[in-house]
Amino acid sequence: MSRVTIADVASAAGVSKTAVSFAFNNPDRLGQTTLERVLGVAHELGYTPHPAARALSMRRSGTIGVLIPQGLSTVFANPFFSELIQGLGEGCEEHDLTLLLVPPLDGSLEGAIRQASVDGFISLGLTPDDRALEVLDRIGIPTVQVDSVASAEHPAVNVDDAGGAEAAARHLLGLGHRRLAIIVLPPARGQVQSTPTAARRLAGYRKAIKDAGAPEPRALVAGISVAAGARAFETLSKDRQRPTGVLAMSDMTAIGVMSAAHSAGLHVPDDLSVVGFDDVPAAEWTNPPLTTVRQPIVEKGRLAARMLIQRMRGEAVESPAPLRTTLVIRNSTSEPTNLDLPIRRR
Amino acid sequence: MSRVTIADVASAAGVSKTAVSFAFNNPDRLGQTTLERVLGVAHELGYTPHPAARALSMRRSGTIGVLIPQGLSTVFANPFFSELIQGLGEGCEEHDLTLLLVPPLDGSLEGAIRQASVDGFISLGLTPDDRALEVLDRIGIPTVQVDSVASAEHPAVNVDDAGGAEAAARHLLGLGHRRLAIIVLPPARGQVQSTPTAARRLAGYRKAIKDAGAPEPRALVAGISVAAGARAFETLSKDRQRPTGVLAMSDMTAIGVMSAAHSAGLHVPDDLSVVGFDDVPAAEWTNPPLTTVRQPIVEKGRLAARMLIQRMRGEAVESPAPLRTTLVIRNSTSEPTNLDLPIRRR
DNA sequence: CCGCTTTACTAAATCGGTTTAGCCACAACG
DNA sequence: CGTTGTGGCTAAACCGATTTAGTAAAGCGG
Repeated sequence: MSRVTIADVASAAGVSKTAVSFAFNNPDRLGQTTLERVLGVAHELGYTPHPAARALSMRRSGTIGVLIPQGLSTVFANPFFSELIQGLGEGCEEHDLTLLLVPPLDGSLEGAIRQASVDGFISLGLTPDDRALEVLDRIGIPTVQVDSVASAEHPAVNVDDAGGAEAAARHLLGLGHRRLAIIVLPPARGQVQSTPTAARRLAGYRKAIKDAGAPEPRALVAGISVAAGARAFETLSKDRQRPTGVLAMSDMTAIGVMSAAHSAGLHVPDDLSVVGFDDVPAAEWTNPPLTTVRQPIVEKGRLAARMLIQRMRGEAVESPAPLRTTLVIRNSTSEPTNLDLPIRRR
Repeated sequence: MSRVTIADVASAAGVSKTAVSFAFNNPDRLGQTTLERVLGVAHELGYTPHPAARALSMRRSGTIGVLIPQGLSTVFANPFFSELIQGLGEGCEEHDLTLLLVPPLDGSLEGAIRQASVDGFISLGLTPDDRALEVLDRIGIPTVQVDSVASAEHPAVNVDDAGGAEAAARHLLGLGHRRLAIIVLPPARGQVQSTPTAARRLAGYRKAIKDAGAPEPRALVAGISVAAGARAFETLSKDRQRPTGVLAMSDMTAIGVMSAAHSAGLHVPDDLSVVGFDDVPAAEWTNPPLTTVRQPIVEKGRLAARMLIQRMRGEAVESPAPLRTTLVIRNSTSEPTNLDLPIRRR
């Protein structure tokens, strides 16, 4: 009771394998009667071409891989990623491509890349010297990067991280804040170096702060999760001089900060202003609604997918200009007050 | 400059293809010196086995497919799905499997199933008579269902939808609500019949309402999104007698209801109680925090993945008992007040 | 009726691996 | 010395499709 192959259909219909293949992929090359007979027999037997055999023979698998920087459970805890997948999905579905999620295989993406039977890759947040990139072009699979550094061989789609970050910091400074803390995105698996995205955002924050002549901000690294954001708040609140404003590089982290601040008896934004980054949908419903930097995540994904598809067709593609980011002011930021309010547990 | 194949490595190292294959998959069968030479040459040439060829030959691709009921952009707008993927991912990563997302191909899952080169499928929310199931066992790919109806051939992992729904309704009734509205999940692609999940939850709500002797609830179908929830509220608010409590089958929809209610000048929970379903992470941070029915989504995914992996090994698996659901009471529900308050726009 | 083009189909090569069966040289054993 | 292993390697079959090159028959103009 094994699988029905093309040979089974061929012999059942009294024709060659070629004829069966033609019936599906090149029907014009068969006569009316034969075509119908073959198709009939195939249907009756429940024949389905073996995808791997097809992929081997046609040199295309009809799927594109998404190189994700960490385990699925880490990455999908951030709605940012869901939105990106939505965009990638839109691009793919236009061309009947499926999406393969490729997380690192015991810590290494290179191994995982080899395993994957795909026609192209979307990579996320890779530093330019990541060894995964070498493997990719050694194998010769077209790749489009997201949130990385564009290069001739590896086009990338990015957003204006620096500009967004600068606007966020300027907003806080403009409200009168001087003691700021920055919560930095963690570096990628096994790396020390921060991701290109984190570096650009940090530069943006710093520029605004320097321009305003405000004191050097406290910067600390925290994971992208509500829990990590809460821990970051705990650390900050132990400082001699608690910051009055927090610039978080991720909405999830910002939400964690707000939640921990709330538990500590602080009021956001009166006692602490918080601004996030990404503008995930949830940012709109939090209490208070989160001031954050919007980036067009879905569009970013869609664009990346389309670029990759072009590349897979052999067409050249150029990295587009960084997509616009905009500051969305909601209610988690205000003028600093109660500057020296001690933290009271309630 | 095409791909390096096993034959290239073989001739460069002066051995047979078999030897090269052994070097990677069966190193014991080669002598020390040969082994090292082959491995060395392979590395030098940057050899990587072709995944499709490997899959064809070994009859396994190392990936499992997730049969998703709608387009990626629809499905991933619901955090429920992200969480499920987290669970599936945990199960997969334990065995170095990757995850292929398989959305319907122009409306039909059957076509998409054939395309996919996978060793097993996880299906979501299929009705027992869905034609996709026929295709699946005709091809003979092991499948585990999620949120469906278990059968001998197609084991399923489910949660206690009815119990959770009943608890939700009882909660509202216990607070004194009598005029309830139910927001039902939409049926799957192209179907009229509601999904098994929706049917079970509806039954649970109805049972509680009937037991309490409360009047027949208003039931209306709405998509799983904040926007759809908001539209549902608009519809409800046009009724002669606005409901005092809303039972939504999805947190996203519930959030939409709350948000629209807020815009209409109603206070949740004083003017309208809302209870959701799923307990996605965002439910905790909404304003007010959402009362909802928690189901162990990540665990559900993890369990489904593990069951599938067992099945792929040829072991028999039984459908487990439905996973427990628990009512999580937060602040979106209270005793009904202001019963006849007109809706004022503000 | 001849030569030439179409039409309808097939045999065999190909994609790039894994695996089975077996060969050969050498050592151990009786 | 003959037999029997055994370690180390290879030739060839196989996985299941697509595709190239080609053949036989039919059609057709002259």
